[in-house]
Amino acid sequence: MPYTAEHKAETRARIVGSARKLFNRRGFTDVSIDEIMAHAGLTRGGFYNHFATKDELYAEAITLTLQCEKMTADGSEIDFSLPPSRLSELIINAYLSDRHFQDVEESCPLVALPSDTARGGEPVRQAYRQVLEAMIRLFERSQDKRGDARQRAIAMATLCIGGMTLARAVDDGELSAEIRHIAKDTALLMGGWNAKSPTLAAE
Amino acid sequence: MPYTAEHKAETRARIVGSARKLFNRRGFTDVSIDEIMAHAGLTRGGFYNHFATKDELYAEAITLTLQCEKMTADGSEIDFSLPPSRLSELIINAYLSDRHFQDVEESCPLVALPSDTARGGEPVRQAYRQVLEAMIRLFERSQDKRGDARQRAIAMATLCIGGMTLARAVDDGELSAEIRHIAKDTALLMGGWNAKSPTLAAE
DNA sequence: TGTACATCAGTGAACGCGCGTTCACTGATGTAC
DNA sequence: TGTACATCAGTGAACGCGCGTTCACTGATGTAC
Repeated sequence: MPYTAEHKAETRARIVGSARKLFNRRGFTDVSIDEIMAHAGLTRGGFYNHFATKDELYAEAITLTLQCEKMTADGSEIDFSLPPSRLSELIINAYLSDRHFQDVEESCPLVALPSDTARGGEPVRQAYRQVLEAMIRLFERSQDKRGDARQRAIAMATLCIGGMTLARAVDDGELSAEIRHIAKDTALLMGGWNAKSPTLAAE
Repeated sequence: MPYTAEHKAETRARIVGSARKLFNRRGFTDVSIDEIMAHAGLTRGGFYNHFATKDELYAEAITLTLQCEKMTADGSEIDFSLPPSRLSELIINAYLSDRHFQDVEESCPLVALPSDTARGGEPVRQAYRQVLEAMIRLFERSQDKRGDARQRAIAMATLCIGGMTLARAVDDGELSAEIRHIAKDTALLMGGWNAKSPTLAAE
């Protein structure tokens, strides 16, 4: 057998990685197969040795991120062996950080591709759900000693993803920072951590 | 002068209205000018009597919605002369309703086009910000007698838009409904109204 | 009131271009002997 | 260990197609007389 199975798997992974970055920046339909392959250091035709159609790539590009999200707000790696509560607090801070806001290519696809996904086929939306559920479960684990943990976890995820999505869509840097700041404080407060602006709580 | 100025303005408005519906459903780049014009009962070439380029249309399609959002959860018209608190409560319920979830064409563009907007030019993002700011101001007015009203208004808007965005992206109807339900209760609770699940509040 | 005219909203064929996909090929590689 | 071979990952020209935009035109309309 010429070329090892690993060789092919590596090339495939390189294509998906390139696609992920380009999709994050410009969405599914605006990125051509030519561009993806060139970014991966390959040419047009080889794409079809790995995927039957362009659509097949969408779901994989989203799922890939599950293995990639490991950066904190200051750029260091997140330690996933931390206790759930400390871990969730860290992730909320990282998610709504300047770093995540600016680094579109390495962005969480839940933020970069929500409306694209809503218009996509079943596999893409399934992949989106799986990534979202992983996030919710992680937050849920941090809440196990308190009242309805899942409800709070979902609200926290909505604030993280929704806050960053709005921050990215808006043309005003100040408003953008304000939204992220408030989403972060609200999510932290809701999870039982201390936020900078405790006046937020409903009175 | 052949044709009245009103005639031209009406045609233009019809084009923007068609564009808005099609954009809501399929995003900016997937919708062709041919389709927009055909939907408005016109032909290709006439487009350039009204707009210099396709991009010019994006911002207008988003801004148009400011005049269109007037439906409650049960399909009746919202009465904008209601006191701010009652009005905001009504809008939160309408925003996260089944009706708004299903009616993609008439959807709020803040939900239908966030990632498309983030990738768009300055005019689109400005229009997006203006619609968002109108929503925030409306919520803010409902909070005027209580602590930091603007912070709560932004958190409420984030829950409304973020919740609906996630609900639309996910392939599981149950999870989708759960997210909308929780986003709604959290936003209502945060604004000081009664929600169905008061256990949500941070303890 | 009736008519001739100038205007310009709307038409539809045509343009150049880049897309997703196909296909005949090439040449680097692991294996059999 | 050395070589001949079969495999198949990767190449790049070519395809049909639909896009955004242009342009010469047409014909419905408001106005001047």
